[in-house]
Amino acid sequence: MASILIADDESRISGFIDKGLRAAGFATRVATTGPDALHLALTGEFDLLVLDINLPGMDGFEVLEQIRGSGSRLPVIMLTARVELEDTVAGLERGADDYLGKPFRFDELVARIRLRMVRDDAGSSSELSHRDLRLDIRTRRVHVGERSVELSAREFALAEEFVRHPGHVLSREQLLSRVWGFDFDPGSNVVDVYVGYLRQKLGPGRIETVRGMGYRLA
Amino acid sequence: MASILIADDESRISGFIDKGLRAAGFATRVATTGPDALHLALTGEFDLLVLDINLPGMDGFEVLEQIRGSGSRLPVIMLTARVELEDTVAGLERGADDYLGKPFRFDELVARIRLRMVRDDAGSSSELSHRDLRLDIRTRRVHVGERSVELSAREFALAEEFVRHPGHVLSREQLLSRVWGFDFDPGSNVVDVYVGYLRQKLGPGRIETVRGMGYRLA
DNA sequence: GGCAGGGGTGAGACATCTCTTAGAAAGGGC
DNA sequence: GCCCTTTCTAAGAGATGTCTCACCCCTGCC
Repeated sequence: MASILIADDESRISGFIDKGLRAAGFATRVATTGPDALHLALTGEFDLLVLDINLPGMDGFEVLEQIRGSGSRLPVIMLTARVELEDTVAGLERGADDYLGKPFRFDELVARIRLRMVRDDAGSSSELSHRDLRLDIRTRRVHVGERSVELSAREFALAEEFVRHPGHVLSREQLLSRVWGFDFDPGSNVVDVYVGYLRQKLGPGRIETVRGMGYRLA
Repeated sequence: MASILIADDESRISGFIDKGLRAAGFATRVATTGPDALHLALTGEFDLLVLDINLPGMDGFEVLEQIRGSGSRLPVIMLTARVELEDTVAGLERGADDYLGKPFRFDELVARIRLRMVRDDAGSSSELSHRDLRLDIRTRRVHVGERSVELSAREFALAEEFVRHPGHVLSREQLLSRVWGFDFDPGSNVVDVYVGYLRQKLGPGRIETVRGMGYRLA
């Protein structure tokens, strides 16, 4: 599982991000001062840093600069107030990988995090696979053996969730919160429906039902 | 080891590039004025020049012109503000091999440097291509198979973005920020419209829509 | 056999996304 | 100044994706 470090002073924001990212299946940790953020970033424990500019002790720019100065290529997404576009430019010039203006939409942040992680794993490839099932995160192409399959956005996200946890039993609630979002109606049977769609498109025998528990990638 | 000359006046930027490139395994040297840059470029010690337009004493265009005038084929990557597409064109016409709009992502710069160095072993060309689609960065000429196609500046920039990431799904937001600039109205549908223009000019079946995600070069 | 609790699936309402088109605004060339 | 090109916005039609609902099936138990 991917670990994300959140550096933000305002607990209102960091708390919100923290909760959301956990719900989206990431491991998280919050730093509330510049020096803390820097120190944690350099431990090498994290896969990505979400960095606000306003931090006590040392501002985001400085943190970023020191991180890059130490030779680390840790992916960094900066948060900047929409007004301060120049800040953004400055941040990017100093080696941030992306930025997001506040206020931002949460799914936007998640999308960018995913994008960034794919990017950076991906000296190798952006492909997830299990048996003869292959998903390419970057191109959004899906193959079953030699056969190429078209999946909608939702179907792809669900398939991805399965392939990322091969063999694990994933409950409806888990899938619902990770693929559909944490605030989705818990009484819905969308998961069942979409598992059905996937079985149709990927072929039978791939996604097993575990009665009373959930589903599992065979 | 490859030696890279960085010509930039703002120490904030040149320092950043310098540090980053060293970390990426290049030998570097920084010039802060136009005449310095020209002089160093002509020593023959360097394998590539990263050249900003704003330089005291002599601007980037002039430096480039003099380098080419002296017969040197030193690969040059220009840094230009992305907004000013004309700068870009001007730079390329005067013999730059590639350009990068500011602000830029650092890994993008490294990628282009690598590309350029490989290219130049193989007889220099400033051509990007994918299948039977060819873009010449320097002359801004576009060919589809044998057919020559006229693209406007914006269309070219968009096409370029696709060809630089063949097969990848590029979201509207990515395209908007990379081709149109950071502060562009996120609610706009320009990307859609321009993809339409490109499809018209390049022929159908080349740019695929990935519903809910973005577009992809087939 | 009958029942209860899951689970599967087709139909259709609804929302969203995408494409096209027309035209206004801005800028360059003559 | 006038014309042409480029760029961008806006609006509407059409396509596709998403989700709910209702109903059927299966399994295990009595």
